[in-house]
Amino acid sequence: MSATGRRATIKDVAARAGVSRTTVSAALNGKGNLNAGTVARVREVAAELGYEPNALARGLRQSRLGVIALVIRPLDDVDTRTLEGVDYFLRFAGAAALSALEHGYALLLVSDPTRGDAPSSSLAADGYIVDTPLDGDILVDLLRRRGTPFVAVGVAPERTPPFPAVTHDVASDTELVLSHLADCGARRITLITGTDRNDWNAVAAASYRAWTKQHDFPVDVVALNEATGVIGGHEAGLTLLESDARPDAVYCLTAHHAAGLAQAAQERGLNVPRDLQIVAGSDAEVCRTFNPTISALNLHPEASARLAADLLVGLLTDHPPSWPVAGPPNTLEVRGSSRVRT
Amino acid sequence: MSATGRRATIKDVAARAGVSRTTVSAALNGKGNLNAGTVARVREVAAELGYEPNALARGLRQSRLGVIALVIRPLDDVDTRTLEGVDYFLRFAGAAALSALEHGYALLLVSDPTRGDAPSSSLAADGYIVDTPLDGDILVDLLRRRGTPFVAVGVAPERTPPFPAVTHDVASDTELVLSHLADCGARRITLITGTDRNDWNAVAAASYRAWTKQHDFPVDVVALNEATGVIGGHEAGLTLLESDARPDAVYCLTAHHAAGLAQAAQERGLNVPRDLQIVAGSDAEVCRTFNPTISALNLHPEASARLAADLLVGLLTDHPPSWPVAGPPNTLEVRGSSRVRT
DNA sequence: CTGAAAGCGCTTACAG
DNA sequence: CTGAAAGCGCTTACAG
Repeated sequence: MSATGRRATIKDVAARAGVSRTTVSAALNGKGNLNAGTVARVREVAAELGYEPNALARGLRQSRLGVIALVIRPLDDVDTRTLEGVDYFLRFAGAAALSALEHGYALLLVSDPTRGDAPSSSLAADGYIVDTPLDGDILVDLLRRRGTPFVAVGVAPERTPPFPAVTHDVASDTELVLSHLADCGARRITLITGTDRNDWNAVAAASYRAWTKQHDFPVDVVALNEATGVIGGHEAGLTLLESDARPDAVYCLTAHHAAGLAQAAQERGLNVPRDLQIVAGSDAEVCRTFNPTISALNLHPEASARLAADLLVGLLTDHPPSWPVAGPPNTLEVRGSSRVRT
Repeated sequence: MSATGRRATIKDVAARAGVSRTTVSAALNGKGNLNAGTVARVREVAAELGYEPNALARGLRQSRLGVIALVIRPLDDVDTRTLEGVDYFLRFAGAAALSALEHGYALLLVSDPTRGDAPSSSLAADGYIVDTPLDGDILVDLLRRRGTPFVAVGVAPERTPPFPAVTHDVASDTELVLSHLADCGARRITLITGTDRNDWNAVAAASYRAWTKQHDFPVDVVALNEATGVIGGHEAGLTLLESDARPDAVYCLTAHHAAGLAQAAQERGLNVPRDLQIVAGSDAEVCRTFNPTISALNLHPEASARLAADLLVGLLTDHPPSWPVAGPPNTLEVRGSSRVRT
């Protein structure tokens, strides 16, 4: 309640209470064996002055700020920049935030610290969550070099990396989707992956090849930059549907590509799902609102974020838990764009 | 790349480059008139050692961390704790994060710092965004007392407060909804508000009374705790629909209440919208997926968050912009639960 | 053009 | 039971 502009510091409290800064610190943090009367007086004075310990000073001294960070990778996609439909990221972030708060941490949303223009605050956290790291991710390298605790999310279990991670079983996801499409009558399934060099794209492609070989299906893989969004999916779709060996089903890892493809199919006079079945590898608002609605894998971002936050917070304690941690089993939301034959 | 466990500090760089810490600091921050050769050498050594300035030390010294915070008020609602359908909060947070990053800030998601169990990191930010402050909000009091910059969001313009805010014209929103319902044939409109003492609830109720009086409509206001969610809306709906003066339309400020009410109506054999029209005062996933879909006000959380972040960042500069800032004009998403007569 | 010293606001061994 | 001193890693007047 002090009328001065300056914020009260531990020094002010010490002076007013007639004790040393050491005593104030101990009293307020409940450390040591202080005289009960002293403690009470210090607390009273602190309340009077509206004293709040400076989190930065404390953090500097203790090498612990009480903050974990979620790294936001560049969102170059024209579609995603508006955040409309970027379900996965928002849900992941929201759940990570709640989980962090429950553990007594705040969640810092930072840009990739390896970017030249990243503010220094992006390196202020006690630990980091890195979603879907790339092969040879330089951010992962930076964090390891610094000895900063971090948790990667979305790493394939069969490539179990030598760093803490919440894994994502992309191989079984892929089989789940392909089997579903085959059950619905598909015989020529095209896979459209993204171009980022992460396990999601790599393992999905590998699993697709294995599955198609085993089931004697033709192989057709298209890699399409994630950032092209709906427009990219639309263009790629037009090309794909003109080809002689037109597929009767497409598995698009990216939701926006799937929506663009569905649009292209309809423009070409094809009925979805009768002439072309479509499944997206991640869910988004656009999949739920498109006509017809688009089947998609539910990656359960909330569950995955909680596991990541819990693991990271655990790594910051004296008794670090073991890893990797298996992510939630993903489920297929069957919608109008693919239907089981009856 | 140092193999030691310790992170390189400015001292290490100074020693290795054979200059003082002062010089390293100036060289790395491009300050003063240093010899170009010195600067180059210092930068080289810094890169060699993988030196990254400690954000906390810098922040402590400069009283500026490069972080703005978004306060997360307690989410007591059973429904919202799962984050399913809490569109508003997630979209707001996502857009605020992107906007902050564009301005060179990171966004910290913190629990209410006035809560006893809030970690001290919740007070580490340079500025705060407080969404929908309560009347006599103690968090607002705390921030003002500390002299910490903050921006409130969702304050009625007619109550323009003596603090920076992005306002929300609840009065015209209310009229928009009531007129829409009247246009659709409603003659007895009940208003269901929340119980939080914020401008949203207060102004909506006041505007409703004014509008109904002016149009000679009966008045029926129910206040229902926001935290009761869909279940609370369902219970309140059952009671409301049993009454002699059953309404033919309900304006529910909370999306979850609206969904619960719609459910109750259908259980009672009422057709929505024929027997009972419903509009929600905020949009959420549940409004878009319910059968029938539920009309709702789109509060444009992304736009509102951007305005708030921009204003807050502006307040942290030497040339603070003026305020209050008018929030985005809200729009009504007309869906199945209310339809204009043809 | 460069450096020594002070200080941001805390906590933590260590004395007494 | 309490305090003086050192130090976390920076930046910033101020000398030289």
